Amino acid sequence: MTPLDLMKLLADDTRLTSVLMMAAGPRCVCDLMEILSLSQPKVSRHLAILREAGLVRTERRGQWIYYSLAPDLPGWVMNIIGLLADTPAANADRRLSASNCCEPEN
Amino acid sequence: MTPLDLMKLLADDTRLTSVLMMAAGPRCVCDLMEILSLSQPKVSRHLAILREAGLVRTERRGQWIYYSLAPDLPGWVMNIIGLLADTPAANADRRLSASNCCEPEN
DNA sequence: ATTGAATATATGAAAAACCATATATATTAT
DNA sequence: ATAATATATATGGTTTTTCATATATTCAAT
Repeated sequence: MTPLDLMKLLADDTRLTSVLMMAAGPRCVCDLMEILSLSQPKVSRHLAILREAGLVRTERRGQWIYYSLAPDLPGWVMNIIGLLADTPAANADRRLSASNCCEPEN
Repeated sequence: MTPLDLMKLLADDTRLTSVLMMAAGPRCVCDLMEILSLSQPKVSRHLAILREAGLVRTERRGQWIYYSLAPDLPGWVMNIIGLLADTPAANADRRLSASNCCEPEN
């Protein structure tokens, strides 16, 4: 993963917001759909891009598929995600502090 | 400047590499053209995007126009640029350690 | 000082490439 | 069968690139 790759992945609101939400824990597609008010195929498509790039990983639990940040990301990637999540704009974004609907059993 | 804005600005090789070069000091357009092996209008276009977004500023010195990072950028922006510049991929990029052609007087 | 040529940079407009979205359909689990 | 998610295709829209041209500055000659 190069800096350019990461920038491209995060240069879209759906992907960026999803990643920042995942920084606080796993999310299922239905979480993201509802909180971001987006259609299911739209969310799914962007998650697929993140997954194919290795930035997130999926885990199936029953009928739900949970997305979370990949566990083996380089330090600088995690640091950048952390900085972005700490931004004034990110803190003001209601979507990022919403609770999930699918209640992941942590 | 929101996180999304910054990601979009840096999601292009010409812009990202130019910004990382500027992190080491001011550069003129001719520096960037030569080191990146890009056409003049292409470089100029991308620099204009960075300038209009307030990420970089220009300063004329004789016939050259020097571009550098804006002096009043938010901390998180500078931190992200710093992290990106410290990346293995960035360190391996020859272009980022090239010397300038326009010999800016320090 | 003024003219003219050369260099550095910017910009308008058209063409090409790319990305995001919607709709429809498929897959997987219960 | 139903709910959750994925994928395929087509389409529309934005972004990037290129070309041609314009503006500003320097330098040399007059």
